[in-house]
Amino acid sequence: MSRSTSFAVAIHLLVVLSHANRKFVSSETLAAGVQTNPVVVRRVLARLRNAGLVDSQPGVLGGSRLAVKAIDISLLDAYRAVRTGSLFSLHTPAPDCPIGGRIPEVLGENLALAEEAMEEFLEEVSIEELAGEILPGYSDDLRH
Amino acid sequence: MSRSTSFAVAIHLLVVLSHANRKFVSSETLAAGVQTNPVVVRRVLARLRNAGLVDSQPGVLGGSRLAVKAIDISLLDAYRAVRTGSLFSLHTPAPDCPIGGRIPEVLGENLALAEEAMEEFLEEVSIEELAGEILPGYSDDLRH
DNA sequence: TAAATCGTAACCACTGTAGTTGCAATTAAA
DNA sequence: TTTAATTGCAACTACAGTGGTTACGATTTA
Repeated sequence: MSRSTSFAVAIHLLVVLSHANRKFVSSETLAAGVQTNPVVVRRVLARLRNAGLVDSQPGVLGGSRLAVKAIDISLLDAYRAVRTGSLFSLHTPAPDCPIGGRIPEVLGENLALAEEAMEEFLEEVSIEELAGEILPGYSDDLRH
Repeated sequence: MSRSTSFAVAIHLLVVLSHANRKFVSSETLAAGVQTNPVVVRRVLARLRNAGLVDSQPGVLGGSRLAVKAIDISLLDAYRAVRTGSLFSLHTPAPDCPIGGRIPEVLGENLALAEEAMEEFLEEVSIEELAGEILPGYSDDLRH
């Protein structure tokens, strides 16, 4: 349903950065792991930067790094940073239909609650935790 | 994110049908309320039919009706009937990268759990309940 | 000054969605 | 038996979102 992989890419980037010990990692290095184009990576990084999760620096030895400790970044933080709309899309029914007229309100409410249930789960998982599941103990220097 | 409105349309159709007392409602009538094309409605109805939630009949006086009581249809039933993939999409990272190699497994697991949390919410809301919120007491004959 | 990197705009290709038309099959009514 | 209303489904189009790519000015270090 969600055709976009930005969320998965965002998580991937954050996990990699969490292993880089605040050293700047270039978008090219990151793109190699994500297996995509550096510009695509920078687009996702831009979102994460706007959300205050990473910071970046241009120039030789430039790149991006975590702006917040991995244990303080939840999957929900990443989700909110990159999401473009709500999980479910409503249609626009006939407003003069007795049912259609109230569908957006009632259904919208219920779907928002469903989305909230999902977000509450995401909130409980941190990048640190995820990184631990992925690579226990790994902390190489990925810089250049 | 989810560009498709099929789920919302499906709910709308089920709520309308729940007010029709097992009488057949034509896709044209349904399309008027949903404010779309009858073929679009029939496409969603086809999914609901495959899931055993409605049945249809061609010919004059034909149409669709609930195959199951509204109280026995959950939003999750409708969701599963029309969904085309999982809620989140994964990317395909470099398998030789120590992190990328395990991202699909670990992240996939976590996102599946997040999706489950949402589904558990949907499971608790029935079409009957939703119809009650939308139009308490309404049960006109919508047939032709 | 040169090289590496970022941020961002611009463009292209692919894909999924909704809308639309068309038609054979089915069913009820005249 | 014929006519009309309806379904199911295939095929086509238009539109929008996504990812990939190129390009270029700005920034920073060596």
